[in-house]
Amino acid sequence: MQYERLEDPAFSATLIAWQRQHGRHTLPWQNTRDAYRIWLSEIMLQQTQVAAVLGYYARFLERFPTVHDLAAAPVEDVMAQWSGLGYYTRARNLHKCAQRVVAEYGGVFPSDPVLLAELPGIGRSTAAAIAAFSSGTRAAIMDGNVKRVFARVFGIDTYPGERKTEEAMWRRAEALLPAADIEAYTQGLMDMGATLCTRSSPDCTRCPMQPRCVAHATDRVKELPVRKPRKATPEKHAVLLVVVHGGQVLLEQRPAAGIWGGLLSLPEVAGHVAMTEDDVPELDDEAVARALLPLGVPESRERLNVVTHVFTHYRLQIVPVLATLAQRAPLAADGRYLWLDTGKIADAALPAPVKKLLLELLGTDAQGRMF
DNA sequence: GATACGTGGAT
DNA sequence: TATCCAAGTAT
Repeated sequence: MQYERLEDPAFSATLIAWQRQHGRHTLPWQNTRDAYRIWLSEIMLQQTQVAAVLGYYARFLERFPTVHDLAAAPVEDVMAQWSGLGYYTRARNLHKCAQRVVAEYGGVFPSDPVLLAELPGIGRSTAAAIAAFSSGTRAAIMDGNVKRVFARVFGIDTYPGERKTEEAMWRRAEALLPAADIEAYTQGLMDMGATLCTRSSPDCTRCPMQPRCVAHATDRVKELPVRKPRKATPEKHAVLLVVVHGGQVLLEQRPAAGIWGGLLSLPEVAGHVAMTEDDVPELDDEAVARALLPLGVPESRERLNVVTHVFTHYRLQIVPVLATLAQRAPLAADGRYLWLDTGKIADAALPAPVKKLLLELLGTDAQGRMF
């Protein structure tokens, strides 16, 4: 193991000065020490860009102004507010975390990052960010921005996903922490990565780190950080039932584990989806009939156009089947199913592609007319 | 350590 | 159109 000199006071001093003059200062979760608001923003921003979060953040705070409001709310309401933002485990952990902060800390978030990291949904980096912004605690973050900036400035040309590389980056992040002004420093790392040292076409001419940047000096800015080796994304298929009756649509609660965990969705026809020679999903009429049987007396059914939804790790082909009922059967007692007024689709805890499909199919405007 | 987990924007 | 990946965490 080679001994490296990781400390470098000029790095933080440069970054802090740049942040004060050129960084972001008016984001809705800035200019406060309210740990609840900071925590909420940090969870929403995990693997999610600022622009996608802004609207959700405002609506969420309006619905749940304090950690007590959030802790006391039904988890279904939390999921509905989160609908469309993705990574839904975050929403369930957010709710659990609020309940623990109320129960264990009287509604006051701890300032110690070690304690914060013991709470659900808060890892080492998020704990450090919350502690830094809410109480000025000296702690290091390690997100995509930091990894990209470090990889370029220090010329780290091994994949950041490797344990050794990540550990080295954490050591560097700890060593570079300033003695004071941790808020401006932490925000500066994020701002640099988000506005200057971006993935593609970084603005090196305005970068305060340019004189010290190894990637720039060696003309490797485009090569760093080293890309994740990615495999071809597999394809999956699902037949989803759009069962309508009397101005309502039938929804099914998804299990907590797996994709869209804890959300409402359309009932799925169990079993493998066969493919035609042209790679088009084929409908198994018998399986559809079997799935509809316990739901009521069928009136009509119609196969709708395939909807393709792309996830990070696979591609999902949805075959929607619109079915009308002449009469609906009583719902199973386990509470897994529910009938939703078609006018309430927009506010329901649905996955993005399902909500989009239903709004296009059954959505109504303010006058109650069908689109 | 590898994998699962969403969605939308950029290229 | 296809691919990458963004304020990561949990298992």
